Amino acid sequence: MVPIHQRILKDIESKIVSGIWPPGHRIPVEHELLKEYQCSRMTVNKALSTLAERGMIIRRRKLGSFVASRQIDRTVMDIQDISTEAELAGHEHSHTMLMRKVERLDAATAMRLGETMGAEILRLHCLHAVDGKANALERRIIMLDLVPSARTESFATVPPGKWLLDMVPWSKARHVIRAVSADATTARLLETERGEACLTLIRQTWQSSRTVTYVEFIHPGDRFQFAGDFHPNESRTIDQLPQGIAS
Amino acid sequence: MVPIHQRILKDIESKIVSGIWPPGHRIPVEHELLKEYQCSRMTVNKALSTLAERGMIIRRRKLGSFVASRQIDRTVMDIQDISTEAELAGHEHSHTMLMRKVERLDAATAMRLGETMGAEILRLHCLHAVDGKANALERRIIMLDLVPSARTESFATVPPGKWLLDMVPWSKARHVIRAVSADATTARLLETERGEACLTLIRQTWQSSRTVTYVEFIHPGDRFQFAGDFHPNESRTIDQLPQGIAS
DNA sequence: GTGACCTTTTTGTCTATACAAATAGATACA
DNA sequence: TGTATCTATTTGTATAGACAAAAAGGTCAC
Repeated sequence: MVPIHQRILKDIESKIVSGIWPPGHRIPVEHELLKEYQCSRMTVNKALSTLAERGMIIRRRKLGSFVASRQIDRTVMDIQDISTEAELAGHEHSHTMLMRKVERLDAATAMRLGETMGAEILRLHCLHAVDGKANALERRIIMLDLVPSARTESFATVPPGKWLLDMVPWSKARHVIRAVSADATTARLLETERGEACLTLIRQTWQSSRTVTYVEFIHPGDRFQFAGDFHPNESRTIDQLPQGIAS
Repeated sequence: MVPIHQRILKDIESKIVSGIWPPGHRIPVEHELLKEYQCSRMTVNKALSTLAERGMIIRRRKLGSFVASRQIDRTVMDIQDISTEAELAGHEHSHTMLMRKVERLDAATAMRLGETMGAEILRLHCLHAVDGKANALERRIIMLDLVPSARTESFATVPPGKWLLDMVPWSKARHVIRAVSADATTARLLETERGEACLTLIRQTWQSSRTVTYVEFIHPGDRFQFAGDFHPNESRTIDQLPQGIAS
């Protein structure tokens, strides 16, 4: 019923998770395992390779396979687009454009983004509300040479984050989370007190070493938090087909 | 030189990353690929399975393989033990125990932790300094029935987080990041102003559905931030053998 | 002792083949 | 028309065997 290689995988995993095999323990070599499980070496190899990819064991030719040190540190945070997140949680989301301006990168900002000064950008300010209550202030820069279609987009119906997700093929991103005190303007927009602790998420998105967009989300600290989990034994699974099936 | 399956993997990956194959695109079936790359189906299959595990494609029997929707959201945050983090960055770390008390779980805390009231716990308060400057206030609860050796540990030399990492076999963890304003006590300990925005990290660690420890780190907002990256095409790799090689 | 070379162990990759499982689409049938 | 059944396609799993590559450890000549 359950494939053999998955059984082997679970078996070994549980020995590691439970502490029977502590970090540094040398696990049986493939030849011993194939005898134990009565299967071919390829099958054992698949199980062990998967464990190695997940970082639970380390394999070395001639030396063998060893239980890796734990690393609680690599936590997966679900940092999503704010509108997507609200929708998923069954909340109502809306946004208001506060500013939309085409300008050129000044020296300081260019330095911060790692881009060249003078490049044409679209600067957006946008207020997000969840269930009618102010939830985030968005300050965004979009590089117009990489996303020229942004020039004519008003972002009135689709929020910038969501819109961009569909425009840029694939990307890498860097996230920074900070705590800052709200200044007067921010406090007014977020309907909170001046000096109130706010959670700021900064996201810079690249496509092959060029910045696509740089954005700051400022959330009132009393209405927002980030959460993430670390599961050593679960690999992420995706089973939803994308909507538009293009040939 | 480079294994074939890795070449196939990189090839397909680059087509996805560059946007040549957009989300929803049906990629050639294994039979076509093995003709293109002049290799066996197993080799093609390995490449495609790896891509599927990484979440870049979705495979369906009879239907074929499709490019998955992007999901910028699953970001890996390096949330480490504070002393480890300081060491790695080449900073000097020290800690001071402020409180160390054995007590029993009250109803409210038990509820919050999902544990039963009255269980024996060790409550720790601890101040962390990096390069001589206050960097975090740690408030921790350790379940004594799961970690009985904590009862006699003073945590004078090794900070609690690091000590626990070596004591508990493997575990899953949940992290929550929030922004809060410093109260008078916190402000005094962290050498900052009352009301100052602080970044709070809450971590709850389990071992097979039992809480091992629950901890809050409160960082001054002006001295701390979390950062994390999303790389679609890199799987995490570990190549460092654990120190103690036990047989 | 030191370096060059060989042997052995263990993992890494690959092939060719086989059958199983899922399932979309076609076909037969009531 | 709707339903049950068959068929073809595609991926999933497994096998047995082969050779390659890394690297520890041994051997031998110098």
